[in-house]
Amino acid sequence: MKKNITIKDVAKEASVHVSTVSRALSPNARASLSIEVVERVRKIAKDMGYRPNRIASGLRTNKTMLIGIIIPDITNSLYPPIVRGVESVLEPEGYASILVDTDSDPKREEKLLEILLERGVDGIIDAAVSSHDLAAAKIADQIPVVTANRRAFGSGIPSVVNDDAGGIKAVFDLLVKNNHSEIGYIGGPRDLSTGNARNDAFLEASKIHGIDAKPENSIFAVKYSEDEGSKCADLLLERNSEITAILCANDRLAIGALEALAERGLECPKDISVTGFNDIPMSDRIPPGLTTVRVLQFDVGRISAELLLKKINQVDLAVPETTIMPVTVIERGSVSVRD
Amino acid sequence: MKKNITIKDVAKEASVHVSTVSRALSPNARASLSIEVVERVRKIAKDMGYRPNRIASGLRTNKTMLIGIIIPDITNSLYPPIVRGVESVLEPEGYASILVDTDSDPKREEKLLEILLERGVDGIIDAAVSSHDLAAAKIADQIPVVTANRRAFGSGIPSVVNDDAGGIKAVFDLLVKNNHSEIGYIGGPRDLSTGNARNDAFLEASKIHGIDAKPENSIFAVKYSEDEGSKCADLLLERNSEITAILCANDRLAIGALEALAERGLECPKDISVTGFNDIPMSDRIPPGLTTVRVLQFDVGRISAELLLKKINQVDLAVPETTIMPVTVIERGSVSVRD
DNA sequence: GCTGCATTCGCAAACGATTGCATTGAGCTT
DNA sequence: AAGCTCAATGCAATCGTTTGCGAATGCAGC
Repeated sequence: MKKNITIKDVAKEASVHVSTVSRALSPNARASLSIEVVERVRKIAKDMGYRPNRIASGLRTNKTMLIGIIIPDITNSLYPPIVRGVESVLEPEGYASILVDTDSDPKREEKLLEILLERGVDGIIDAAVSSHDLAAAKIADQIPVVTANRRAFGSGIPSVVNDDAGGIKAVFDLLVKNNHSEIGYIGGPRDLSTGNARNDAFLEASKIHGIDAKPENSIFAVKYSEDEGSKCADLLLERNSEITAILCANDRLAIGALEALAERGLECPKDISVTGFNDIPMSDRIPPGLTTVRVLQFDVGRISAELLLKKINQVDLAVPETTIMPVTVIERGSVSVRD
Repeated sequence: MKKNITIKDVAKEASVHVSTVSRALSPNARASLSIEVVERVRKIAKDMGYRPNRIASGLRTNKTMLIGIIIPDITNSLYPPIVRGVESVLEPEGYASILVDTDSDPKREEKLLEILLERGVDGIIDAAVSSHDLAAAKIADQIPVVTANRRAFGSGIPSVVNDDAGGIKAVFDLLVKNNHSEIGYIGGPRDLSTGNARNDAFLEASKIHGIDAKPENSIFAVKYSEDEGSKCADLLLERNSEITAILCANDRLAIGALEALAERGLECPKDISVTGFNDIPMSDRIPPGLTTVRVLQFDVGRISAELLLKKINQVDLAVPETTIMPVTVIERGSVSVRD
């Protein structure tokens, strides 16, 4: 493994000072050097296979051109698109990203934030915040932070989220339009802003449609998983067998609910309609095709990154505290019209 | 945004030299310092909220404690488990990882390798190599590299892969056991080691069972996608309508094939059986349940990382050039017994 | 009481790049 | 021709840590 070529080697070869090489290699070289020197140095550097050392540069400039991305779990198909969206704006700007998973453990999130700081990231995209996240709030006055997909209430951290409320209301509307009135609800975790927002929206939608949101028709999952969805659906049906539709705060809950229905010998959508949220991959291929709310995760990532860049480049620039991305209802087979 | 506390600040506070602080904070401090000083300095550092600057440390030691992970696309559910496997061994050792996506573009892979080198990663896990990857081979004699899931033939780069051949043979056996003899094959891309290995294995399995592997019964996808799977399945059935089973080199191809069958009014498994490879998430939930080969992607990542660590710590240590992970056939509904 | 050795710590030079300031020399003004 | 400006380049400090080397101290052995 051979030694790397440094700016010093190039300087010697070109018979100029290292500072001249440094300037010649910087993008705005012509501001201070003669065109001949710039071109000569650049050619020599290239021929020698010079590769800038970002570490050294980062130490001096206090900019690592690294950003941290914090997500709950990359194996959850909800997050990879966010990551790609972030990369789509950051990579062209010369940034690379350190990706870490919290496994939805606040303690881990705190530790990982610390690790990212040690590594001198220039900013952080946090898609794993809890609804009242102290750790993230504390970090946010040390370096630029933007939350994606979720928000941390009261933290002042800019967030880019989906229109959770709008999505829930839209599927609720759809169910009502199809003559459902006894609607069960499987809500999301209360310590997540998505859970919060969707749960509130369900209540509000009920009110708007003049439907009494009976307490026994709502149940809240402790996490977004298929298992939880099954359990909650079972409970819901035990409490009230008149339910004709189950509105779920998330696709995974919905898929679990679908499973629970099948085990009870109930058919979807003939006996009971089901809706989800997110439109995760394969939700179209799982019979009878999940009616759900499509979110623009790639764009959530993209816009988070754009905001972060702005904050990095101008620390005291005011950026929108909340950016809400539009959602669309995707109608598939899991909702039937009730007669 | 307040200034960071450095080793120098701690030194002043503790009235010792910076080198003493540095030593006191290193894990094997007691080798050179008195226990009293070590403890005093550590306490002061902690109280002051000292956070080591990994950048500076990296510059001096020429170790960034960063590793690069290269994958084709994080939104492809095959790769996140690899990433988690890698992290599971690297994070406890103090490493963080830079994740990049090639989008299966060799040019991008080459560029990304370069970027990782600039950033001084201590090693690279490459899960995006092509079967004859020149760029990766070139990088591999500059820093430690291990390929995961795929291999780069003739490169000498250690690889951790699944038992592609064994998996294909096992599903072939299963089909034969169920009395299938007219077996169609949708192969993987030839520029990928997985495609290569699986395609060869199909031929060999045919031979073993004394089945004539008719050329018209095999077709090779140019990439692993549902669309390709559909197209290939259509072609296969047009060429030979006697086919009773389609063995696919990958789950996504299989899912595409399933779709093509449905469009032709053919039922799986009643009319035609289908098998996949990888056991991706949801492959159990897509009717009729995909019979496939389960691979241990998490462990592929884990072992790749372990190998990489060994190479990083002892550059001239001999490590196995090829590590093959076991696979298991998962029988679900997509294969029927032929009578 | 002197030598020798070990322990504990400080000194200062790195690592590779960036950047404010000093220096040089050429061209221009008066 | 002296003085000036300005462009082009060199000089050296700096970022925060690590580490080889040497200095100082204490203690045991003779």
